[in-house]
Amino acid sequence: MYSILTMSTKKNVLDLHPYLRQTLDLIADKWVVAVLYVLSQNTRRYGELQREIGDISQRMLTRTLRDLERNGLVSRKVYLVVPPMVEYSLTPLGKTLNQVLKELCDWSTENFHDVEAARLSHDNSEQNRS
Amino acid sequence: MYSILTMSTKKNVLDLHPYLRQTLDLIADKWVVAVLYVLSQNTRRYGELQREIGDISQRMLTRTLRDLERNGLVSRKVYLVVPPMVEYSLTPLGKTLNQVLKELCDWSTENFHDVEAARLSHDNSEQNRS
DNA sequence: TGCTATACATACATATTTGTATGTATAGTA
DNA sequence: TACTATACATACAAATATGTATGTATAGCA
Repeated sequence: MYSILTMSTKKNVLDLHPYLRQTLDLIADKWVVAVLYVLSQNTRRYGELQREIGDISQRMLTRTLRDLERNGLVSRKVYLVVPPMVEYSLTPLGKTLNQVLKELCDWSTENFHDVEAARLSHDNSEQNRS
Repeated sequence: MYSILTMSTKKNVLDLHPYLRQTLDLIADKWVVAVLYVLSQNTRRYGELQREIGDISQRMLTRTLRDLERNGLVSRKVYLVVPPMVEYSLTPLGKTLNQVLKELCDWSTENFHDVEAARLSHDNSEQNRS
């Protein structure tokens, strides 16, 4: 990623690592990480996910799961019973992504207090009052 | 992150690692990564950033830089000359975050073709046609 | 017969993010 | 005098993401 030279002719920096942008789009939305997190522990049913995540609307849970499935990160297993039963679990690919998320989580644990401190001092300085 | 037990009483999974959510909010927007990436190479002036990123609007560049500054990831140095000159660079904190982004980038380089393959097979299967 | 449980779909409303167009300031230069 | 370069600010419009409310299907049970 960070070995780069001049770039006079190209249009967009992210052309250089096109997948990073798409990967960020993958994980950046409001619910993906929560779902991946819960599934990292175990297979879950739809209703279990909803209860454990807590404040996710059912529309968003469905959309998030569909996206994750389409992207090969989560697999869906339907049991033909009544009432319906569907189990979700991480794919091997999903598990590798979870590893990376763990690194991000570690960074945030170690460094986020610095971010908060920066915010405080910024918001308290004279120049940045509104 | 991923060592967890039962969670019958809490509301939201992400309460368990509150900073992850906020860190994701930090980096998840459309332009932050591009800016961090360009600055990882060197200090840049406002106009240089704009040219190198390419398709960012000036409003978004300004907002992104202000956010990054507020969060302590980027520092801003103003030279009192006419026409104005302002230099942006990464803070030490910003550099550590860039490390993590690099891991994400590595993941995407290694694995994103799997994601694309999953998408193709998903979109081509009978069940998922619209 | 009517009600329950489960896993959704869908129309519509609202909120948040991003983009576009235009304006501001000032020293130097033609 | 008018025009340039640079780094913004701001009002407004458009696009995208998210939430809410309601509907669907079916076996079993009271």
